[in-house]
Amino acid sequence: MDKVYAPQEIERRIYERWEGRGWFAPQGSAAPFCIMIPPPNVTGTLHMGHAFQHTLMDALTRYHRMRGDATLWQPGTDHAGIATQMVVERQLEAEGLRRADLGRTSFLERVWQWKAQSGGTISRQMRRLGDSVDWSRERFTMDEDLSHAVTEVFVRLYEEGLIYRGKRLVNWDPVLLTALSDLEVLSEEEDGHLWHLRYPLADGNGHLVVATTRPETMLGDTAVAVNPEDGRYRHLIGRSVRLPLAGREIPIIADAYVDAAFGSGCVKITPAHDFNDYEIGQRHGLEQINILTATATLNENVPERFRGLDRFEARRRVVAELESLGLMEKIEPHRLPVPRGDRSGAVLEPWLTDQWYVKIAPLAHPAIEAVESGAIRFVPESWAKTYFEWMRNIRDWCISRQLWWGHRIPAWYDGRGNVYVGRSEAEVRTRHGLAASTALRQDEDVLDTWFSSALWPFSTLGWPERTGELAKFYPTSVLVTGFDIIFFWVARMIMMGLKFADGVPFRDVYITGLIRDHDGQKMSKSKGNIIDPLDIIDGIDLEALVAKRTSGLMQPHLAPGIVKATRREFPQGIPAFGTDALRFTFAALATQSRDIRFDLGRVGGYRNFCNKLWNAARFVTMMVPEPPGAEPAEHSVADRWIRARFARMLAGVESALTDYRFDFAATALYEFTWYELCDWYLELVKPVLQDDAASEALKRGARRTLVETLEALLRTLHPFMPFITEEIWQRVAPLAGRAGETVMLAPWPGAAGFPPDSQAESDMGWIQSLVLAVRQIRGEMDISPARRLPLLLQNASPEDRERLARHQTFLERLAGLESLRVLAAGESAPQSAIGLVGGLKLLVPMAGLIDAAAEIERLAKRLAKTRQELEKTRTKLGNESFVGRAPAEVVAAERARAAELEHTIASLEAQLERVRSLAAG
RNA sequence: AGGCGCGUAGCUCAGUGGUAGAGCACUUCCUUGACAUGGAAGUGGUCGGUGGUUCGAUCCCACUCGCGCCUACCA
Repeated sequence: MDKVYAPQEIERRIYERWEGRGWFAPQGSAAPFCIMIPPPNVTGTLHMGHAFQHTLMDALTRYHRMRGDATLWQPGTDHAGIATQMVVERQLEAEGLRRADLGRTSFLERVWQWKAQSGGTISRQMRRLGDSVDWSRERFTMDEDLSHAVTEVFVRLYEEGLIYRGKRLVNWDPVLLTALSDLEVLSEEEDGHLWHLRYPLADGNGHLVVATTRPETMLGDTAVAVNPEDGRYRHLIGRSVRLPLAGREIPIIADAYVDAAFGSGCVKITPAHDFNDYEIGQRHGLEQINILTATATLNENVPERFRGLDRFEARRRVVAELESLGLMEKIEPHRLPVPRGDRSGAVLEPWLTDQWYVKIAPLAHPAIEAVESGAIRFVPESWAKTYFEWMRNIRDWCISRQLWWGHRIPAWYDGRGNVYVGRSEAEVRTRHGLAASTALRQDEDVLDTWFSSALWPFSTLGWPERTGELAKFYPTSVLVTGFDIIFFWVARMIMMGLKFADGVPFRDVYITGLIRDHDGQKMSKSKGNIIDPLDIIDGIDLEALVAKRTSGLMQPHLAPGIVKATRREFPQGIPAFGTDALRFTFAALATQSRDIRFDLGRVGGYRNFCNKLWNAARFVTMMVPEPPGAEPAEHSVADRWIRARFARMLAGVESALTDYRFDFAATALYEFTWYELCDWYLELVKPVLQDDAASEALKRGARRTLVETLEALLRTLHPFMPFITEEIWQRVAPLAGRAGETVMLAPWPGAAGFPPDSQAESDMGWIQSLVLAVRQIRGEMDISPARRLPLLLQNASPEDRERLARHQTFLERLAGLESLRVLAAGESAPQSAIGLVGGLKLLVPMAGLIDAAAEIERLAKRLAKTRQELEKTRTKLGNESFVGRAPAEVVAAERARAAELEHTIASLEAQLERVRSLAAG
């Protein structure tokens, strides 16, 4: 084996073998375990958040596969209606074409072409991450069978009256020319103005003042509202004002919605262009006057001179005219939330159009109950609150989009305005007895992408067919995703699953934190702080990284800042860390926190961990070049100890995984591997294997323990670090007598061979204490590790003597001793540095080694520390309430502690005195 | 406005009603036959603040300060 672990060489080769052998597909008839991948957007690439979630999903998948479950991790992508259409339209634009020039059919061909060409990016990334998904079952939301499921669900919901078509206000994107759902609206505060307009009373007796942030909409006003309790205006209710510019007479109405304390207390009502006004309009039977076209220019319902103007130009003209008429009371600066489309960034308009909606309340109720009853469990559970909060205030879902790319709405219209919904035009004709001569036209619109995503857990398994996969894997075991799509996706899957697949789509919802950059900022293209997970795996130089971050920016003016920040944060670019180091980092970072700052330093630490493991294996294969053989073996205390420690670690990893505490699992593995196996056990086998006097049986015991423990450790690490464990396992498994072609299909380790052994653990604890005490003296006295030390033991108990007899070799080797001897009772000790292990005193003679002054300083420091601790303990024991009320065992422990501290202090004091007197003499 | 979360070592974060932990960084020593992507020893924290419950609070409760996120119709 090479001296340094080199991930680049092995990862691709290993993955190709796994995939080529078909090992990712579910096997056997055992208990099913299934995870549905949250389908990434087919236009996109995997970002750090994906890599994070994929690591956790893969760890769970590999863990369950090794436990023998029939394990399916289902991959796929969604068609991302708007995003994909935008990408292809931009491509056309470069050719000087628009989508209308091609027509619907050719345009869709172009989209499929584009998908064939660039849709592979994500799957390439997934392969590099080691994702053990069943590629043979990869799905795309626009696949024929998934589309079939979409149609089926639409038709059934329609037939039940849970889908309806209606003309109402929607969030309209005047750039993309489509409706959006509430969730696709991003509202942020921006600077604007509050214009106070004077509306003259129709009878000529003065005016009212209304305040508005969007003065151009006044052309569509159909009322002015006041609060019914507002004494200032009560006498005006029922009268009317003359709407300036438009010249219409509109009523003054009373509605409790109006806040008398805000502005003038009068509100202009524009039912066709404001969601609140729409509702007020409904309540009062007001006319709805739509003044905008689809592109947000003014239409024929406004006075001639305003027609055709863009909305913002219209605003300037309206304001100017009102000012010149003396109808502008005042203009104030004002911050207000401005709704923008999440894709286009355009300011959205509430606009009256015909759209399709899902009536959501009847679906929401059972979905709420599923979480309340525990049929679905959120982890961490506090996310259930967020879910409830949204579900209880949910509104009908606008599912139609004015796009070409997506699932076309299965509705047909005849010439008389009748609408027919069905699985196909043929079905519609048959069911409604429509003659072939009756012309039918299919609805032009497509469905929201999330509509098909909501069906993902069962559409990918073949629904509506009652397939074997559906029966076996539904409901799935766990959904792993980020909190940002609880509403978009999680809630909708629950609703649809309960409605159509006879039950919840998953048992657990594990909500991961959000990966942020080193400064806690959300990673985004526009901020220029994204990192491609593959660049951590393969490394990237600074210039390439800068180029990557600044190319294709929506706002090119941000580039200089991005360049600067990137050069500051990654002056050397990013080194190659390999997949396993990145994955282990993600696991270690997977705490219950909802924000996770990504720290490259951590990846470096775990890259080192990979190297540590690699070198441990290198050592093992050097020590055990061939199988140790089945002849009788004897196990040393170290052998028994490491086996017992392995069992504890294994149990810790298992319970951590049950609780989705990947951070605990990672810590348990890390600490066992580094601090127990490498720091202690590998050192402990050296004196055995390198000692000619040691028995063959003892050596065989050590060799077996080495290979068996390492082999089992590799299996335990495999879900987190699949590549390095496979590479090493191929060499080590035969030595440990374990057959099998791959670690990924090897059984998860069990207790056999790793029995608990508290005797070995306490003996090892004693050995470690002695070694540490000597090392402490060595370290604090700056004695070279190369220098062998003589060690004398004083005040040894019978147990100490007994242990010493059994473990002397270990002590000599690990503490770097030249000699080790127990002082006889009454035998005087030479001038020494002292270490204490319980009552046992460790003496390192100072002659020629240790400066008395240094030892005095060391002892004094230790004494001060111990006295401080004793002081605290005494205070506690001096408190009558503590002694009287605390549990007896707590008090007893405190007393024992005090006694031990006192003893330590006495020893230290005596020693200090001795060294001092000698130094003086 | 409502909801949720966070504040622990220089940095990034675990954690527990009973002696505060890790990684990185830092200091000193060491190239000893697995590993310098290493080994050994060490420095470093009034656990945001105040009050309460308790024998005992970093942990539970109340208030408070600071920060963040999500929902929402104040024109």
